[in-house]
Amino acid sequence: MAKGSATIYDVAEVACVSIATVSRVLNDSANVRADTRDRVHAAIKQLHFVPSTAARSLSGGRRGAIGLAYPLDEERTVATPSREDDASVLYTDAIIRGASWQASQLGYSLFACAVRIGGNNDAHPLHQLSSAVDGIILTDRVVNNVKAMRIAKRMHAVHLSGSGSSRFGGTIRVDNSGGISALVRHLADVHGTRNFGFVGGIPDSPDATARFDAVVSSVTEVGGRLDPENVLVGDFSLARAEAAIEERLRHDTSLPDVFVCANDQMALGVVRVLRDNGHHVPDKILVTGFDDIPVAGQIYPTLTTVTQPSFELGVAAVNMVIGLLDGEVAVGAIETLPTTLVVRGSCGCPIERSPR
Amino acid sequence: MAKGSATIYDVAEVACVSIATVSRVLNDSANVRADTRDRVHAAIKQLHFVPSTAARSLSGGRRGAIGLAYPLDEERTVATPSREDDASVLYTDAIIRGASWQASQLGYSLFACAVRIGGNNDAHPLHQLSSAVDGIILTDRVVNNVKAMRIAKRMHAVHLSGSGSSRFGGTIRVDNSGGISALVRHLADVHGTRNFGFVGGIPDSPDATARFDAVVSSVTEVGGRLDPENVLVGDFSLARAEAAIEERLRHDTSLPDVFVCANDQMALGVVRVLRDNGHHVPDKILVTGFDDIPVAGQIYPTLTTVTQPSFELGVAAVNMVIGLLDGEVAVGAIETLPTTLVVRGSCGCPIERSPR
DNA sequence: ACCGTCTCTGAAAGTGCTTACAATGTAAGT
DNA sequence: ACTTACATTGTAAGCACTTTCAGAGACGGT
Repeated sequence: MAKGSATIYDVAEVACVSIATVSRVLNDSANVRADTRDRVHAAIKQLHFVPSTAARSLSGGRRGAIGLAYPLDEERTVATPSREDDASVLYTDAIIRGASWQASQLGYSLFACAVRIGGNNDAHPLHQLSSAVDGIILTDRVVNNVKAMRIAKRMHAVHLSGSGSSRFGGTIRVDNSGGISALVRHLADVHGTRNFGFVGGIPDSPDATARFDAVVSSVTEVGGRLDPENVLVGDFSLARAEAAIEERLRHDTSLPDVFVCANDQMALGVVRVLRDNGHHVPDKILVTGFDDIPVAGQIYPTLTTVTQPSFELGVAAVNMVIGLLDGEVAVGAIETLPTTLVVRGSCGCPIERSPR
Repeated sequence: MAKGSATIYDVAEVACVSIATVSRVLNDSANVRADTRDRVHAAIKQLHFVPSTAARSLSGGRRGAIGLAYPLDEERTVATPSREDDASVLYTDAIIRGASWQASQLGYSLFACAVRIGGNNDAHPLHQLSSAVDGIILTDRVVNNVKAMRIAKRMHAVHLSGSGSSRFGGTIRVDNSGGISALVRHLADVHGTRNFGFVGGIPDSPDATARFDAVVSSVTEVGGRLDPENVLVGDFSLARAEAAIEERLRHDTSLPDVFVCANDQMALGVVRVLRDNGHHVPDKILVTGFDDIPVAGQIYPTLTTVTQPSFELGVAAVNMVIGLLDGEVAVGAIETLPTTLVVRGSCGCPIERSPR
């Protein structure tokens, strides 16, 4: 904050009390006589006083804010922000909105900050953020950052991660496995699918690996098969998924009955490439996604996918951080949020309403 | 930041210098002998020292972070986050990404914070944010907030606003008028449109008013008309736009040749309602949007719209804030970013590629 | 009237950093 | 050799809070 704002001294002077009393009013409000408190409040109002977060946090008090770190998209340049590849962004965005909303409800502010996950030689933003907030939420891939771990050791943190947990802070995960399992069972039971294919995400993403593992075990469970040549490697982006499926099509081996994709974005690409090559979805082959991004219900065919409670993920994360802060949640807590199967057209089910 | 981190005193001790010298190394690096500097750097590395932002900002130094405040969606509840109404969110998100990206390039961190715009009795988040950063970016509707103005008076701020400028800080606007003008001219010249309709946004949004004004003047310019009964009032949301157009359809007066919508989201709703009522777009009537959200190119008919350089808006805003900070940009500066007409199917032009 | 107990309030010591000011060392000029 | 200017480093005073510790009233019990 720039110069000019009133300080606690000004308030103290106007209210004819000491700065200690003002501080008490600002915080606990405990052990301050009612009329004194009123006088202080009046002075605060009169001076438009707002305590300096900097000073407050220096001296150990609460900052009243919680931080949320998400990965910065390094590739995106100013010139060519690829408009189509916004899937993970949308997902992150929903989390941020949920977190902001809940933080606001609870009287906290939520600072969202994008951090580079690659070159972690300094990772300044993470430090900046951490010193401006009381607790921090680390999304998915940020969790694997070395610096992030160092910070998590130092302050209350909750990890938003598809798998694994942390000895530091709390963990909130999404039931990837349950969603995939429901999806695979639906495919097997309703559509008689046996020969499965999979398009995976970035290996360093906990969500990606969790989904892959879930596919493997679910397919086994329903007595289906997942041949190695039908396990494609993507990176959650539409472009890479298209490349991967195109590559796969060059082999003359027969295609699986379905390509389960680790996210919707890749599913979009897979559908397009398959169709462009004469494999109509869902007539010839099925495709499913994960995430239920907004477009999923609006394209043709509408995408069968799994809804992630991304908004709720943000809400839960904020609750957990504050719980940690207040000592109401034990360090090491884990919470799993449910996922829901969303049956639409791309798995071969009839489409009830035409896409816009 | 929690306890346990090394302080400047620790570094000073290890490097056998005074804290003042460490501070100099941390900042200017001016007037410090080379070998001393090296010694300090070594100590810093050894101790994993990271200066406390709180202390640093308390003593008047730079925080190395800039803030971005955007409106918090109050209506969105945990239970029903309406997935379709993400237009303004997407727009804001793109700005945030641009700002984050540029801030990162310039060695700054970008804290994005959602603030309630309604009940501004306290508007805490804005204060929290402002005291954690060196400069602040206020998006569109936040600009009209009383508290925001008070803050803008106190610290470097840049306003992202469709119209108007501020005596405090700088302003970056988007050429709404140019985009609308190009759009209207295209409609008039290529499609012979004369009878225009308009679906507007929230009145308190500078962008909304700027677009409306632009439509009025452009229509006049091309010799068209904009009858009062064809000027509908929306709030940038799909739902309200649908309600508005449904209401309009109840009147038996003939419809205009086109409905120019103040954003894409509303255009989607208008297209749907029109089609559901037998007015096929673009055969019977035309519809255009504004913003070019990702879905715009993927629905049927693909939406003719105007691209806002939202990513660049964020970039420019960060540049301006930092310029303000460094004294390289004069207070009161205004920068206008261009918009681009994106011609697609909903204005009656042939669609080159089938939507996905 | 006196003492012990509370309740409320103030003085003062941090909190980690920046920066003006003072002090030292060093090199150049006479 | 001796001053003088300058480069480098150290000292200490903030910055705006929180919080501990102790002091000052207030109040009932004896």
